[in-house]
Amino acid sequence: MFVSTPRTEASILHADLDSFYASVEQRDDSSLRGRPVIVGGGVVLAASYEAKAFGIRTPMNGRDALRLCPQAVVVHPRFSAYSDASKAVFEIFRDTTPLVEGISIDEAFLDVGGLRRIAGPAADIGQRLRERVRDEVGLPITVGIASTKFLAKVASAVAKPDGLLLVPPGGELKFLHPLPVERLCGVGAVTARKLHDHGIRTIGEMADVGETVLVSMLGGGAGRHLHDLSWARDPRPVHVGRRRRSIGSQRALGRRPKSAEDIDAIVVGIVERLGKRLRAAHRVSRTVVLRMRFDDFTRATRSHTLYESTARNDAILGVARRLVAGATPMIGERGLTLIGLSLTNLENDDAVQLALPFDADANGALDVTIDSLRDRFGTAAVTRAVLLGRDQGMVVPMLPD
DNA sequence: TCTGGGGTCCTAGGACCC
DNA sequence: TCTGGGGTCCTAGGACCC
Repeated sequence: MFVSTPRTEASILHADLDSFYASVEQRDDSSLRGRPVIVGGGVVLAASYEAKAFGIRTPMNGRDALRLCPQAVVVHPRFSAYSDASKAVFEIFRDTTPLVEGISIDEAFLDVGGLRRIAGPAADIGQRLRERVRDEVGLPITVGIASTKFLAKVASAVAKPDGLLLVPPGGELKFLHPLPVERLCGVGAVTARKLHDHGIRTIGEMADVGETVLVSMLGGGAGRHLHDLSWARDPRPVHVGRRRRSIGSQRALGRRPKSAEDIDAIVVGIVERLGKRLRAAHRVSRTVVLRMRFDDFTRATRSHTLYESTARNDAILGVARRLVAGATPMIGERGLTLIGLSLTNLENDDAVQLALPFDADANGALDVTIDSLRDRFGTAAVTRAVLLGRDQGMVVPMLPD
């Protein structure tokens, strides 16, 4: 018999690898263990806990980091090693429960509700998970456990490093309200400053001011969301099988002025990289976004949406070049320091739908035929065509499936 | 001391449709 | 000729996350 889990049970785990990149480096090079390690070069991508003790944080400038801790060891990132370690850890996650929602390369939510009979209480499951990641992959990981996703995430942040913390059902507000507002997911520098300006520093104070005041300060969406979180209300379930919604790549250019040829060469390189990733993922994109950052750190985007989804480099490059050309006056005025492309409106490449405009002549004959579609896309590619009458809204199948 | 490279989600206005 | 509510899509910007 299936018994649904009561919502009051603490059955959501947030598992978060500690200083992930730096921990992989310390795992693979014993001479780095116990020492302050910085992964990155110009910018700190990750810092070991020994380095964090000196105040080093991501994404701090590398020179500043070394000023704080001159004896730190700087290691170049090895992204393939991190990707392999992540896959091994996620296998342990999925061996623990099928309900795994990956958040990033180093963290995930796990729903272990319903596993109590076969696997014991959530705290035991979390402890065994930590031991397995330590023994089988060689990495420290922190687990937060609570009745909701965001509380589990707050719990893991509080328990770091290499810890486990369970927020007992009924004890949510006692745990949450003394914490600073910055602990809430969704409160960054801008929102924190607005809250501070109103004398709000703890989550409890945020809860007390009420939804109306938060909405007036932060806008409808953010205000209501954060008010709910401050009262430990978070109905979002653990979501398995989320798909990526965009693929992007960008390059920082430094402050030296770039010629139009330099910029074009960089755009060509980015398009090649993105096209490869898109095709490897069997996705096609319909919208190309040009991202720019300028000397004064302002940003701008320009985008264009195609009629047909594509994974072809030449189609993407054509759009990208037009977007760059349109932005050239802005680039000239403000000095470009970063350029990137993002591909969104992604679809599977095996289920592309095309909308083609067509006309009928005086006799009612269409200027598009099945043969013309098959000539254009290949016989195997065209599996179904429908005729959409613009006014009638009628749908007439022209080809059987 | 000017700050990487990936992402997510939300808001808001305008065009356009019924 | 002007008016209305409701919807979708596109574009641009912004906040935030790891």
